[in-house]
Amino acid sequence: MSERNDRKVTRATADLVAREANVSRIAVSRAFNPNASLKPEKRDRILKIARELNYTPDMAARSLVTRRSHLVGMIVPDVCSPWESQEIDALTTALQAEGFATLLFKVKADFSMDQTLLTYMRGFNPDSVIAFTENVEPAVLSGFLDRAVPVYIIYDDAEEFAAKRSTSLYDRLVVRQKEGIEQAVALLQGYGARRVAYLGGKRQSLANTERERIITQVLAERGMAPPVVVPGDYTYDTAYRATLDLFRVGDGADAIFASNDVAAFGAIDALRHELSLSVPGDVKVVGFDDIPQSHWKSYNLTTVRIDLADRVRALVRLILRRLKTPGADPLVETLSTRLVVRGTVG
Amino acid sequence: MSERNDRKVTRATADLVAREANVSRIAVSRAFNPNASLKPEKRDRILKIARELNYTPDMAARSLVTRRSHLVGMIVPDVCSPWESQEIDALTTALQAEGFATLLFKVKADFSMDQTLLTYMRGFNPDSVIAFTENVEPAVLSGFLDRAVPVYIIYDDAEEFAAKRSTSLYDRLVVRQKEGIEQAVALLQGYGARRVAYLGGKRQSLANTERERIITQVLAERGMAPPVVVPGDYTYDTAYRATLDLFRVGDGADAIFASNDVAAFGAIDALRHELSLSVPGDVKVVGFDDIPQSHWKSYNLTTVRIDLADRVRALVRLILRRLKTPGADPLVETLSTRLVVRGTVG
DNA sequence: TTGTACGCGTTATCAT
DNA sequence: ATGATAACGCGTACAA
Repeated sequence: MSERNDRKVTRATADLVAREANVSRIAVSRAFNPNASLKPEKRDRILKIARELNYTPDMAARSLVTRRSHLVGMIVPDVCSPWESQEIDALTTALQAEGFATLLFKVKADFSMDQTLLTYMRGFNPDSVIAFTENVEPAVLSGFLDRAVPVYIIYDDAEEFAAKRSTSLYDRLVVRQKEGIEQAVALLQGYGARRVAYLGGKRQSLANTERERIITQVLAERGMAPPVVVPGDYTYDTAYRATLDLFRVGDGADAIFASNDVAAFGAIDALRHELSLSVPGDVKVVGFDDIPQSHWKSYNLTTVRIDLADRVRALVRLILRRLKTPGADPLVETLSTRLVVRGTVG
Repeated sequence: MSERNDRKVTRATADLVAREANVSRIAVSRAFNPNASLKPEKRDRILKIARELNYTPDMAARSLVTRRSHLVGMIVPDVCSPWESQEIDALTTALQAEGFATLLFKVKADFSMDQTLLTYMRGFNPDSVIAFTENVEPAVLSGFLDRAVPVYIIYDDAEEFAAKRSTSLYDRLVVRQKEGIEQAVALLQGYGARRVAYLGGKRQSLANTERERIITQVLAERGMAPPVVVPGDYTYDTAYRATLDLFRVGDGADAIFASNDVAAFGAIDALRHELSLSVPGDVKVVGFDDIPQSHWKSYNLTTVRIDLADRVRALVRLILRRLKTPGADPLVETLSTRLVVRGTVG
């Protein structure tokens, strides 16, 4: 009964390898744990036989006793948005190299992070969780995910924000957007822009509200009028229509600061292909993120760059550190931004 | 000792819930299994207390006994390519609705699907595996993944192909590319194209070789010259450079059939912004996939569409069926393609 | 409907 | 360096 079962393919277990190699089951376990002490020659023999039998330790069984699932949960609203897909790609690569697998969860696009999902997710016991959606209360998330390390990506004014959301107890990544925004506004001003519009992203997005706040602040500091704020949602289509509205119903603008690159593309296409305006001749456009598409010749977008590699490195650093020393004090990683000048301003 | 441990947060277990609700641990288990028989009122009380205690059944422990991990592995070379990120998004959404979580694994871009990854992956015991990389031998994959259901996406001439790769033992999805390609070639011919170039994708990609083969075949059937084949790799930058080569070093073409939409964008930008040729005036361009970017006004690409929703539905169907009836005969799902006419031909 | 006993595959503990 | 034993948290057969 326990010797043979009728499943088509019977998965090799440590016991099978042990029997085949004439060692104890424990020795097999140790062979797969580099730290365990085992006579090298014995380990080699075991690993060889394991390979022949196509044996791999079962992570589920292992996690049951080690309390480490080697799973990292990622919560995303849209896998197919260029920025996020890039980030998922880079994170998955980096984590895979460290022995962690990516567990992907999708939340509804309206950012309603329902408890259902978190409960569901918790069943998998991820060692860590990366939340891209910035509108989750730390308390909610950490309450649900015992073993997990919530990592929050917040923007500027980190300390003030942390205090407000009582998030200072958690590891977090701070993106200093102001630097890049200042450079962008300076460039726009230098080329004579007077009436700047801000093409917003999703209302609930923290990145968006912070971008709007900082742009307003920087414009004021430079003696310029406050931005005309046009609502959007980070998508091409919405940006396209919003730009048409701005110029047909509204009073237009001589510069558009978009909340991300994709929205900038929508604005550019509306200006050029429907409003017959020239970019940057009639209207200057600046984006945010610097996704690969931004250097495509049809757009050649001037944009505020967030360095993806740096960002991913910082995140992985936070995760690994928290995993190694669970009791350590919360750590803050900081990331700066800078303007990448291409052809849509000037 | 087993009553209290010193971990900061102690995960609620079925035992704890049972104690709190004054029921047996088994009752808790049953409360979470809809099929199990349990007095409704009792179940409700248990579920309520479970919610209060923030309890979720541990999937790892559960999978150990049920032999179902509720994990679906996805193997991708590039998360950030538009088509794949779309597909990952849709699949994750669909699978999540069915109670499965997506486990993401990245393979090297050169398609070298190394056994290391598969071994690593097998440790997680995914219930099913979707391989986007089309160059994995079924035998290799199935040998490594006992519990998994390899799903292969192959193109046209399914039976011939199946026989050649001895893949007929597995579930598979067949994409009939010929229909869309025929429509595209007819359109090109109708608008006077005579010299058609095929801008290739990754050499190892099965989709690519099949596309080239079918285009050649269709051109012949319509009495047109064979295509000028230009090597590429599905990326914008390579397509851009390849197009420059084609017109500066080579003899040019009056129509370019790109292996995917992104490559088509690269070709269009090279033609318009560097070679000062008009699209579609001087050169007509057709893509493949119909990603969201294809309707962006700057490109407005005529392209062969593969319906993503249909494709994902078919894949999920295959997976769920195989999970429910492991012994069932291999099933073939078929998908057709059609031309979406926009502004780059004619 | 409910409870008992056991096993899933692995590692930790404590021996030797 | 190695081996025996006891967990880890859960589902299932079986009995009640």
